Amino acid sequence: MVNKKDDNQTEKAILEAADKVFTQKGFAAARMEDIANEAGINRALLHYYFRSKDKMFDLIFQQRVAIFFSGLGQIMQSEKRLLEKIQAIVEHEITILLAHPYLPIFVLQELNQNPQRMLAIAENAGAHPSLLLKKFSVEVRAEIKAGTIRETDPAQLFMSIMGMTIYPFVARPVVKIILEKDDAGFENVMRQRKKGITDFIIHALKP
Amino acid sequence: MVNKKDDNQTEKAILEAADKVFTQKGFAAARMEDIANEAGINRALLHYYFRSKDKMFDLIFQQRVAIFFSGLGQIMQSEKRLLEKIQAIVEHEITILLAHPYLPIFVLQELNQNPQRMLAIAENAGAHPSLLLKKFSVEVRAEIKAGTIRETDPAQLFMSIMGMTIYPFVARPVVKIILEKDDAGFENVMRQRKKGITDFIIHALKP
DNA sequence: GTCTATAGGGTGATAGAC
DNA sequence: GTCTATCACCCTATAGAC
Repeated sequence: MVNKKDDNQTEKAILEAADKVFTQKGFAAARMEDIANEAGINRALLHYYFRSKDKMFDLIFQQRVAIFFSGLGQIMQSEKRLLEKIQAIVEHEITILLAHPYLPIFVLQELNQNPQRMLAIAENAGAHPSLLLKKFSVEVRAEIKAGTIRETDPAQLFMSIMGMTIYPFVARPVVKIILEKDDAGFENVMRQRKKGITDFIIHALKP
Repeated sequence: MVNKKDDNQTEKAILEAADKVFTQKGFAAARMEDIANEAGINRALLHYYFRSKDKMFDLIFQQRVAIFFSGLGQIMQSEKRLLEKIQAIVEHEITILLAHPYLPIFVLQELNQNPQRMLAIAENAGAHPSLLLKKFSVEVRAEIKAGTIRETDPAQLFMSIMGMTIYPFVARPVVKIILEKDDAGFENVMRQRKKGITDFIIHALKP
């Protein structure tokens, strides 16, 4: 009520700063001072707002995971036909990843170091992650039966889609050097890739 | 000459321990004490052998990157026909990754945080990494011209191969939960995947 | 709410005995 | 070569003034 500054504004600045620092450096390498500097405030204030580094990290991490998985879940459960669904997944993921370059490496690194976190997140989401594949698998098998695509293991297909889409972002520094691109060039290649991947998969599935 | 222990043996134990700890936790989260415990020796001895944490890390990291890229380079430059080359790449990578589960996420994470390291490695390797794709691109274009495969961008194809092959290992904790597998089950799926990916690509490239 | 100062604990590195 | 002890620094977290 009688704050010197709108506290919401400070809190938002901190969250943005924490996001940036944690995402780029990971939990262990991130310093509270980095975050404070990035937010343009004092270290002590971070603790005033979020109590501890751990609590702050958990918050950010949950948010990031949500971005990483949220849209995907919706598309997977949607009523699109298989090939359109695949196209939607690819386009959605690449769009997200272009906007959040460090997102996948950050999430995957922390999950690898702390796999049980994945279970916690799964429970938070309300549904078991294995459901993600259930509907998709049924659809794949239906298309196979109908003869519109060739015999394919749904799980293997799903991994391929994700790998083709996400991996270049995870391996971004390597890709940039091998393809001799700067950031702008890299992003261009990824935009082209939206259509490229979809075509590739459609041909691979053709009976 | 008058050592209490064969120093080679201790050095080896330290390197193995350092490898394990750095690879699992990353540089920032790794503690010298973790490595000492893992090697069954004292912290001070680490410094006696390798002077500093940084030097030790650099050593391990170089080795790991070599494993990650070495065989790949040879296959890429070999005289196999395109489709056999692709098959060889997939099988080689998956074999390596089954033996070194944490390898890709470790290397890619550290490279993301320190992209200039990639340039240093490139120079060390003697050849510019962009050469990796040169021969491959020529071969792809030749096959297209010969009509044996359909119009395809070589760089995009290469990223797809790498993504399909490496990504599941990077996302291992996620994959395990979505597919409801334990470690043994995951590894089985990956072994099947060797053939699965190759088939997938062959069909995708069919004119 | 925001700052300065500082407590309290951990970590990399070195000195020195054996 | 290997150990124990210790230094010097860094980092999270809190106390207390404003």
